[in-house]
Amino acid sequence: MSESDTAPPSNFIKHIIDGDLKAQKNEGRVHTRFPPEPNGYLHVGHAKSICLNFGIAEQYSGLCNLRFDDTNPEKESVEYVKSIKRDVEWLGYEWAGEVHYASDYFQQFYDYAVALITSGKAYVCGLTPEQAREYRGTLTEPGKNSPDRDREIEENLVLFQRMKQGEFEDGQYSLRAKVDMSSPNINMRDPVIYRIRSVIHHQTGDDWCIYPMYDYAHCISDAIEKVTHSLCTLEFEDHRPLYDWFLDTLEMESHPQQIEFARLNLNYTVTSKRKLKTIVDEGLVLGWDDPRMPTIAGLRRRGYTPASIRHFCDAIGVTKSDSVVDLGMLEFAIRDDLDSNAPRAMCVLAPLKVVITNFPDGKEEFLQASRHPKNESMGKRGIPFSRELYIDRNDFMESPPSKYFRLAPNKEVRLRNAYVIKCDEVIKGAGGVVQELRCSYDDKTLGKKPEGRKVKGVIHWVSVQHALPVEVRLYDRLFNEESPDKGDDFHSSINESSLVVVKNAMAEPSLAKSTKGSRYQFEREGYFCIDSVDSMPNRLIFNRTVSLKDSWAKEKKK
RNA sequence: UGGGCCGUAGCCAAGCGGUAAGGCAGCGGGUUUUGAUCCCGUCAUGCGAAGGUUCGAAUCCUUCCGGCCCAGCCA
Repeated sequence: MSESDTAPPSNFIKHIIDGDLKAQKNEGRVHTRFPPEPNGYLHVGHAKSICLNFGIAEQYSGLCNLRFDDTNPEKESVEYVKSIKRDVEWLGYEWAGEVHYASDYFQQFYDYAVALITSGKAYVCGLTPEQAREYRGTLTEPGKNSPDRDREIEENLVLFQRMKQGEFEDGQYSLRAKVDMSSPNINMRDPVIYRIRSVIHHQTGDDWCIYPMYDYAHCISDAIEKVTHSLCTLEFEDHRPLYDWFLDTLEMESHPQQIEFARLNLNYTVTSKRKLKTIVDEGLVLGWDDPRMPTIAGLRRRGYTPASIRHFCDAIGVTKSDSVVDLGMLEFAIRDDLDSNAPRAMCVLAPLKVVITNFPDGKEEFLQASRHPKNESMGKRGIPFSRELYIDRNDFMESPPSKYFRLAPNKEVRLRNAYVIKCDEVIKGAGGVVQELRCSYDDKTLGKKPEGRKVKGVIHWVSVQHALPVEVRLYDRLFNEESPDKGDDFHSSINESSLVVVKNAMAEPSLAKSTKGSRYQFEREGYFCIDSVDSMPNRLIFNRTVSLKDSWAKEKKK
């Protein structure tokens, strides 16, 4: 497992941390946290955040907590908690100590809220949500004070306790921080910090019927956990003054520094939990782990490796500019990994029968081929050769263009790991469809160049009688448009051929031993992995992770 | 039109007053029993624009232009 990892690149957050360390802030500690809300599956965007937070902890010999930001029980569930833990582990990271939950601190949040009320910095407000919106003002106009803003401290205390005891309806009252209704920053206009919700929480059951809001709970959780750098995405930039206000007002010992970075956008991809959920709910894909999904679970099932995702995250960098990364970058990361680590094999996706007329019927030869062209330590595999073979229909053309160097009438081609053959005859069936090719082989070309001529083309093949029928699922991008995320309706940009199932592909027999987790390069086709869900030992199913780069396809387009 | 951010090549991204790193993609070439990989070369007289300061500006100042985010009792 010696990955030739070069040092991960620096970024503006590391510059800040370097400065903090130099100034001896936080006793030289670096402590981050990854704080997902368990309300959906993690996706590539989260991978960026995970790699950033855990990566920084690693690089500075610090710690990174996994903390579930579970303050909104209505949308959360343990199913998500489980999947998130698994995904973080799969990516190769280890969180500090036990898993944390914001809900672990519900009592402390409550006590701090009482302290806020006692110091006159919070009040119970009886405005309905609609009224509260009106009182909030607009982007250009200041808000108005709530009629309850100057309620007596004692009364606030009693009301807040009654809220906790479940004496009121959902939404009847809220607890609000007393900040500034005329602030140009809307987040500072007396934000709600507690709401009444008589619902069961996946961690705390029916212990509570009031739940804290993100802005209030998040900063306190960070402070309780002695986090030093609280990294979040750009949309929270406007919330930073509030983050600081709570910690300052509560005179918390620890005051983590919030730093915002740009979330990941990928073209041809949707990365919004809501839209991903729609895709799953509408059956556009087969589930959260469908290999076309940009979820960690989807990428895993598609055949992406944890290392490739980590390298991708290193490659895209961390900045504050709102950018769109090319999907090609992700594909490069997995090709790069698998090129050096995936053993090679041959698999014919669209079989076309070839009869080697000068090869004796019933004879078999067992040829040897390297599992990897540059890594002999991966060993060799045996490949049977016989009179009847399959090649791919795409590797034969009756009237080829000039630069086509595969098989054509009276032309020669190299069978990968085997002999050079020449196409002598084309046999067609009804409708003029090519049904079979009659070829002759040159028995002096095994491991040798043919004499007196050059054969440029090399194609893959498999022996008919030895072939292993397998199912191959060819996955492609889910969307045809670069920005399916723009606008509300992504349906029109769905790629109808994002999955093409090949029921009877013919694989070389050595593949029969493949097990879950096996990854291969099917030579001249792409990288494939055994499907972790549907593949059976007697009925292997391969998922195409990514195709090989194909400069012939480009040439054809010209 | 209030507030907060962001503009460096097709995309991502270094750069922090001394004369534009790197990666992806592209293009050209070499090696090759994978049209893959690998290797070599090429790709911003230019840093959103215009002014200014300076011997010297992507870096400092001014103005303008463009983009993103914020009016949930979501996170």
